[in-house]
Amino acid sequence: MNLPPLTQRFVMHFGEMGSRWGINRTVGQIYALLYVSSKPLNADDLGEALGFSRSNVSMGLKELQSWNLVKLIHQPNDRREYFLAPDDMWVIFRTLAAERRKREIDPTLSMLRDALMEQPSVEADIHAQQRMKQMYGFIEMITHWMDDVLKVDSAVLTSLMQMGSKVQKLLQIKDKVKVVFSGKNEATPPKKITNSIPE
Amino acid sequence: MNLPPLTQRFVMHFGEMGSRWGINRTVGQIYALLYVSSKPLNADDLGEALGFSRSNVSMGLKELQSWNLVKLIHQPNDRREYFLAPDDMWVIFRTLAAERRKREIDPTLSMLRDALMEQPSVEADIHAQQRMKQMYGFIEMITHWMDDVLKVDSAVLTSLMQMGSKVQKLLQIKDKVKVVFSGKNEATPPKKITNSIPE
DNA sequence: CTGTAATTTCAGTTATTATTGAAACATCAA
DNA sequence: TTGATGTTTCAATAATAACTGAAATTACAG
Repeated sequence: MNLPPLTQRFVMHFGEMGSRWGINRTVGQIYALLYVSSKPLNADDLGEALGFSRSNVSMGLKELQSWNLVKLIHQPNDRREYFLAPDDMWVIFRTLAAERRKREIDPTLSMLRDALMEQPSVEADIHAQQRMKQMYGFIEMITHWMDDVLKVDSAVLTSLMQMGSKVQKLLQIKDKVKVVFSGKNEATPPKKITNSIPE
Repeated sequence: MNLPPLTQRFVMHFGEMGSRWGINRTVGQIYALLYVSSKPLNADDLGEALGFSRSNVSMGLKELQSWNLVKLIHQPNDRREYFLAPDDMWVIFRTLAAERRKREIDPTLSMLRDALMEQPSVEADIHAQQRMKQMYGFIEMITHWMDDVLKVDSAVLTSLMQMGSKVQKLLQIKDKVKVVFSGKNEATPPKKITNSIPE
């Protein structure tokens, strides 16, 4: 591997970090390198820069593509495939969240749903089913909320995040507060907004 | 393994799911079983129920303890150690988030901070540093926000989540909205609340 | 078509991680 | 103390996952 110092540290870090995730070193390093690179890279670039075999890079890229984490592009007069990572972290985050949801949350919800349909046959399973019900409700709640958060676009994100802590305070005093409209041509009628703070 | 049907499905699922995480089958299954169990279990119970060797269970429990995911308790007149999973999913979620943050986010932030202090020596590193700066800012924002969300207690959670989607709408119309107090003995003075919606 | 460049697949190998049994260690009642 | 019970450690082994090079496949210019 022959990379400039800062890039190298970054790449190494994500290689190691990968294993704490389900992701392997190769994939972590490839993605890290694509992320910091100022130009699209092809499989040979990656293999050479990181010291991986061509086939290993190919598999890593395939994996990244299955996660929708890289974009494949072509250069004029060049048959090779070049890869690019999105430059907006919020986009990356969203993609990751969506994929993890599909691979981890959805199957779990589906398993839980099935289990909740069954009639428990023994005492232990009655309790277990109760716990599964709680888990199901929790995951549903979190994912729906996450869906909402992920809909937000990059620009709105910052204010939304900064609001985070304050939302709680806002909620705590909600019954002492009346929301009043002073604007003229608001898109959403007042009633709806008032309802958006649940009782 | 000799478990009632629903429990078994649940346990198996988390065993397999575990490997998509960084967690291994043993740990996943142990935790799943503790979660659905109506009473605390000791290492022998777990080993027998799941068909793992005693030492394997011991290691799994050690792992779970290092994640603060289980509580160790003692029964009267019994020297053995019993384990229990919290019954509140929100507590579990918070614990997981806190640990992952410590193990994954913090080291990454620290690596990025270091890299941002350096003077890039080549063109490529100048760009790379720029990207790292963006990543750093993003992670900081997300984690601070997450901190705030995680502070919320279980009871408030539901309303907060339901609000989720609406928060965005609320934000979009924030400059058309005036927050007015109708309560009498509010703990927080009006000014503060108005400030809680950032410009 | 044909030949070449690019990419993917895959069987074999290497490296890593999980699991076990035996032994060491710890705890505590008598 | 001692011995019985419970827990952890650790070296050896088993199981998984990562990685490679060679061969197969694909894409496309001429």
